[in-house]
Amino acid sequence: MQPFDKRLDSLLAAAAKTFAERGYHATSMRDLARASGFSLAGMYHYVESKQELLFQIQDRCFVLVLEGARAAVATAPDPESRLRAFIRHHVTFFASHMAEMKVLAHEEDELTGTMRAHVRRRKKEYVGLLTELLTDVPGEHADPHIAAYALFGMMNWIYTWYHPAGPTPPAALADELASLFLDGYIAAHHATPRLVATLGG
Amino acid sequence: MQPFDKRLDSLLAAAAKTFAERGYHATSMRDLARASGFSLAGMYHYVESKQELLFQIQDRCFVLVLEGARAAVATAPDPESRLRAFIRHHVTFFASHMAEMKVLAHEEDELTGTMRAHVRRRKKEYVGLLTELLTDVPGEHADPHIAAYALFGMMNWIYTWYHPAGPTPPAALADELASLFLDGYIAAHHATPRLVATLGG
DNA sequence: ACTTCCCCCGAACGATCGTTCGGACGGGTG
DNA sequence: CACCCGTCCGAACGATCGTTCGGGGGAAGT
Repeated sequence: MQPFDKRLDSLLAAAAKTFAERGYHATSMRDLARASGFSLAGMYHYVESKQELLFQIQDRCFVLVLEGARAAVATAPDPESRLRAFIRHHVTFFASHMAEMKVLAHEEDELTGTMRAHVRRRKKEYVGLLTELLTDVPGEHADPHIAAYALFGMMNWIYTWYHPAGPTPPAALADELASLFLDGYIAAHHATPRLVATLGG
Repeated sequence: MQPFDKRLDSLLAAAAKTFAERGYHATSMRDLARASGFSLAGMYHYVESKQELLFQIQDRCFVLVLEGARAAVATAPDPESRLRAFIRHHVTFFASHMAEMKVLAHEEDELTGTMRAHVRRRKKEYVGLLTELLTDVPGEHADPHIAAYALFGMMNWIYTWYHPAGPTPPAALADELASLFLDGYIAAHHATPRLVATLGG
């Protein structure tokens, strides 16, 4: 890897961390200079603007989740385990790239023009992948589009509360969320009591 | 209602709309003046700072959801229907107060000092209410804390994609999300095919 | 008529923003 | 040696930020 790319990577990593902590608009280029060790003007040797920093972070992160998700899904034999593999991958990837994924989820609408369109296209691809997986599951169930957004909400929301170093390791969280979505909070484990309670009410 | 409070309300409403559209930090006081019809300096007659605008929006909104949720839950006879009532209320309230709820969900960490602590307390109260409802549901199920955050994620994420005037009315969305969370995406409607597919794989 | 008080605003304040400019430094290359 | 080029930065640019200042207008009270 060329020294240029190495330096750019370290800049992007520092920027992602700072954007995640303080938010895109609340972070100044001077903050980023301080956090990255670059000088204020020095950063412009690697990037054209503050917005391009956000774009690079989001685009690179999207490429990684996308190819990771495709790889995770590829080995699964049936629709449900493909869905489970997608969820597992998304959550564990999120947990191991917290800063970048928070920036991806939380600063969605801050890009403009071509960069915005570019990231939108990637997002559409990723959402489309999940929607397909949901549609492929046999049986009559909730609207796949609503289900996809509900699932993404469940998974992406973790940046507001989850700490990978806390009591729940990422893999355990992934399994919990996968089961919660796939099996349901009540019905899967206690279908009968629920029905009784419903009929009794 | 005093004219002062009426004017303040219209300022807060315009501010909530603008914050929701452009984000808190990306919105200038001049933007708010333009959107509300006040003059730049005139707004400071009703509010001490830009941050207090955000605080008032968030605090008032939290008071409304909290008392609305308590009222919705109060009439339900059993734990599961209380939970369902909470979800229904949260989603329909969200849909009818999109701007304020987006600001509440998306600009969570922008307050500082006393205002931050104040809103945090309200949030803790609201999260605590849902956690209790989840804990009250009989049977062994997922960790209520994780389930609470997962459910909030599912519900709060709607500000990123849902349009109340679109094909899915708020009440229908509320029911879809409630069923999705309570009954599960697969197991509740198709427990057997799911088991077969899993065993077959 | 005079005072009071709330409501309101044009204009300006100092600070900070993203970005740019002109040049310094150092290691190849001729 | 001179020359170039990738790397880097101190200092400054104009713009815009949140906020404040000093005062005007108009209704109410006396």
